[in-house]
Amino acid sequence: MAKHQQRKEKAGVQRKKPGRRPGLSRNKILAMALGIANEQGLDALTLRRLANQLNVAPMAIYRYFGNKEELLNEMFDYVSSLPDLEACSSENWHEEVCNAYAAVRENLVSHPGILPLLTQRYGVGEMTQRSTERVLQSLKRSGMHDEARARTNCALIAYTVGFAVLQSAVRHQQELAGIDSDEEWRALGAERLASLPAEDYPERVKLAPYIADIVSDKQFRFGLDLLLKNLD
Amino acid sequence: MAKHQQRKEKAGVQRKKPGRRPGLSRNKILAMALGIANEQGLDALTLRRLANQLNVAPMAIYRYFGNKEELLNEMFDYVSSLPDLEACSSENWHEEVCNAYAAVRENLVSHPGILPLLTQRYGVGEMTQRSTERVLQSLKRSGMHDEARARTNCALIAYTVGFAVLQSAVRHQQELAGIDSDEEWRALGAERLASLPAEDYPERVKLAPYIADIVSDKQFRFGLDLLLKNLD
DNA sequence: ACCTGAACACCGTTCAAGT
DNA sequence: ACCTGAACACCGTTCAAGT
Repeated sequence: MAKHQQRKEKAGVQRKKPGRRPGLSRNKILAMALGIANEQGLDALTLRRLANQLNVAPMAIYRYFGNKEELLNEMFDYVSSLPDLEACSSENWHEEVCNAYAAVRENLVSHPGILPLLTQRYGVGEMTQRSTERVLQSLKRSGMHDEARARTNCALIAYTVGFAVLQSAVRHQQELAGIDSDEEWRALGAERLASLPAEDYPERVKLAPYIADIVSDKQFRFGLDLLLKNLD
Repeated sequence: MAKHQQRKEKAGVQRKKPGRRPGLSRNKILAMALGIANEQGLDALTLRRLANQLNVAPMAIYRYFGNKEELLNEMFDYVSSLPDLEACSSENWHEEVCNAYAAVRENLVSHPGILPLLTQRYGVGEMTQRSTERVLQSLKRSGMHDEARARTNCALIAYTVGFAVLQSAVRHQQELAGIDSDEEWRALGAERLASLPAEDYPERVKLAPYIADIVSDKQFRFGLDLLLKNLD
């Protein structure tokens, strides 16, 4: 015994069978995969790199996931299940719906790695199953008729997904440019817009500061309010 | 001469210098790359496969694009420049804006291959430069004040992008399921929703047919109208 | 100027072993 | 049951040649 005693232990919790090496698990693999995808992008998520980070041979992963596709599906479903819409309650239904989609958006942008998966996977998982049910019930309090309620919610989903995609893209460009501060980035964008030829782009020049604010919290809320305004 | 005479000629147009082999060109590569990405998905777009389809060695492509990233950027910019917003004019500004975003959406969903690129690239290209200017001018006719006009347009962009992403995902799932007809797919979705446990998902069960209509033209227009309704 | 071919370090995945 | 190692067909890209 005491073979690999030097290996640093991450707090001596959770060993199922004493005396045995911790080994792998679906959760450990999933967590590491999400970490790589979110920090270095989905393209950087490689079974070989993943295995390397887990101190394991590449093939070990196949004991837990049939193939990479299955791992990606699991990642997508897991992230989709994260937003806690119970915590979004409010006496005001309008506020409750806004809170819910704010939570969904925050969840998406804080997991940029899985965003590309959105173009191929449609969430029967959780985000549009349990959550949608909850939001539809919030919307019921608005007194809207059935079809309008359902369609308004679908529009909210599209808007939120699109906003997250744009936000993720902007952030990526911002990182490429090496700019840390969001305000600085916004100011640069506004400047660039304002210095366009005014005869070709009069509107973009005039509205530069607002257009440059495209992925702020304020802008997100503005869109949500538009989609819900006709019910007030 | 007459070396490869058997090679089928695609109508004898466009040879620049007679007697010389057509050779490659940025446009030829771009067109083939877009074809592969849209028909088989972005993951299937491989420099080696692309070169193979062009009857050329993989390295030939590097004479025209510095690397794959540059090719992808070019593809993105090209597709972004496609929608013809001039053709969307209408005496009614509301109709004009709807036409414009309908064109943008149609363009996106008919180029599903470049959708994943949206999560990393932010269109300074054309879609949100020349087009945005035009739409902002249409919105000016609504009499809205500056900030509201700019923010409404940003919301329209997010909505349209998100809708295209959802539509592409749904189509992908539909293809996986091997179902050709959109109506059949919608009916299946509605059935699946309606057969959920009514005590857990009362709203989803009741609103099943509308929820299943999430990526139709009608639903898209519904969302556009919501975003523009407060101006009527 | 335009294209090729061999080579390198990577990738997902199969198969046959190890303990 | 759980993990490894070698091998295969692929990938993007570099470098040195060919015409």
